Amino acid sequence: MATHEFVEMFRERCRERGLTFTHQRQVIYQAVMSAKDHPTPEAVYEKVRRRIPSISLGAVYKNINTFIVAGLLKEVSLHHGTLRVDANLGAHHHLVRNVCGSIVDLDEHDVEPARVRTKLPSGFRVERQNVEIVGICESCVRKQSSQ
Amino acid sequence: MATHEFVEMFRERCRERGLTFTHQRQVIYQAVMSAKDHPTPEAVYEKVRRRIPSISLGAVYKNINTFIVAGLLKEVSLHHGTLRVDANLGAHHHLVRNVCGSIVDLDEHDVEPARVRTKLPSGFRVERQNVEIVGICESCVRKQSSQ
DNA sequence: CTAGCTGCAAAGTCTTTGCCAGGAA
DNA sequence: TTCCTGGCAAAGACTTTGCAGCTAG
Repeated sequence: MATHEFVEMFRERCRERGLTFTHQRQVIYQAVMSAKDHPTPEAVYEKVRRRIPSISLGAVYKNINTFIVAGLLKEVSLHHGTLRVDANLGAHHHLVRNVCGSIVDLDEHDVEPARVRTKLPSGFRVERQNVEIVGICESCVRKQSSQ
Repeated sequence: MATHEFVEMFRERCRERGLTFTHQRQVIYQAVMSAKDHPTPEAVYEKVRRRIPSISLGAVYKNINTFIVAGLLKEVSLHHGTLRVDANLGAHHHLVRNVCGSIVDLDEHDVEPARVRTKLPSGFRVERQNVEIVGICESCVRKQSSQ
């Protein structure tokens, strides 16, 4: 995509969601979009700094959060804020409640594993797979609808 | 399991791994084992404090880390330390490299989703599923074997 | 007795917040 | 002009570290 096209597309997405278009936002968004991996805010900051040396890390955080709230970006992990400890050493999967944050186990035998139909990067050795079934529990549904 | 049995089992696990058995460790381990969800260090601390009021949060952190290194406990998320941003809004899955931490996308169509064969908690509404294929990449294998 | 652990407090990350000057609409 | 944003610095949350006294083996 040409730079001009990208800028216009971003301008349109900002308009749709009522966000002010700024140069900083455009560069931050492009930095995330062009990353193959899923960068940390620090990595985004380093990338943006090459084009806007005066950018602050705080602005990167603020805008990443703004974009997440606006639905322009997502977080990879639902529970990155704090360590979660697991005493279940066997293979198992997780049922994650995306509102209250509670995580409970699903036994390995209750989940038929996902199958990958594509070729993985050469030399990649699969050790295991984690499946997260993400949703909302009954009591959170009630709380939301009673608001 | 009776308390006495549990203590002996834990004492044995400590012996196997060369860890000193202490009352604090035993209570911390039991607090995690008995939790249905996957508690945060803070939650473990609160639980342990009911039995050992003098326990410090630092001791809880130190021991959780000791247990993880010893293989007695695991972390739920491989990337909880910092936010990871995802610009791919469509359904997709992740290939996670557990040594270097890099995360790349797997297209939704390249993964046949997992299927849950058990009954989920009543009223739980599934929104999506995340599949993480976890392993080690070629360059990390080389680095490890050259050490 | 010795090594290793505990509690305490200080320090270190990662992230958010408050403020004011400056830019977008 | 009016509102919102950006940069800066301080504060806040989560976690680790250093140390002196105490406990397990």
